[in-house]
Amino acid sequence: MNKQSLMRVYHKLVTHYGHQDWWPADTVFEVMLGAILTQNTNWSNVEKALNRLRQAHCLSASCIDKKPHAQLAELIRSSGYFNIKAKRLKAYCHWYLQSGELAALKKLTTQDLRQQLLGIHGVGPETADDILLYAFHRPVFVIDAYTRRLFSRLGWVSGEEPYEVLRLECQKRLGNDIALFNEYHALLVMHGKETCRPKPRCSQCVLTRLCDAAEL
DNA sequence: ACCCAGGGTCATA
DNA sequence: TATGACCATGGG
Repeated sequence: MNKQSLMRVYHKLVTHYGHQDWWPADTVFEVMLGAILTQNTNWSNVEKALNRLRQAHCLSASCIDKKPHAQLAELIRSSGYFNIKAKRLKAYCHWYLQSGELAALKKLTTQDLRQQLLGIHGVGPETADDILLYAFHRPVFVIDAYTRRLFSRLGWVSGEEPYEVLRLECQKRLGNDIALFNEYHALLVMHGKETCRPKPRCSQCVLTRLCDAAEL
């Protein structure tokens, strides 16, 4: 993995999929909820859950914090793991409120904010980085299953590296380019969604076509 | 009917 | 520290 290859793949993806301009949400707070709801779950299922929260006028931290567990779980049912995610949303909102919400959180350094996020029950490295990048616009490169899969299929990494190793390797090579990180992760998700199931490397998939074209 | 999805936590060894 | 079990809906 080097900067040239990273950028070459990036340009191939942009050319193919166009600019993504993530995260798909109306507000910063919805980005945060979506980051938790989408854990190991299809985005379309998350949208349904967000819409139900909207209908219930419960897209605020205070409402989620107060809402009884069973009711909250029912509202987010479609996102899967609804009991666990109801607890996670509550934990997040509780932290969010007692931290002073956006105004106070914005003042924290990226490192401090990251540590705080990781301290919330149910927020792991990827969820934290989604929130950091797409809600707080901080320069962190998000690593997800698609990223591991693509980069390992390209022969850049084994795919077994710890999260932090991959994240820092990417950041070291790409600098602190927030707009690039935003686009790159979004494109990797678009690409991963469309093609390339975990087991086989399908011959028709976009990756193969891109790689062949890019001589990777 | 099977496979998987924009993960994370917890219990074991 | 390193695996494995578990969580659960909805689309392909």
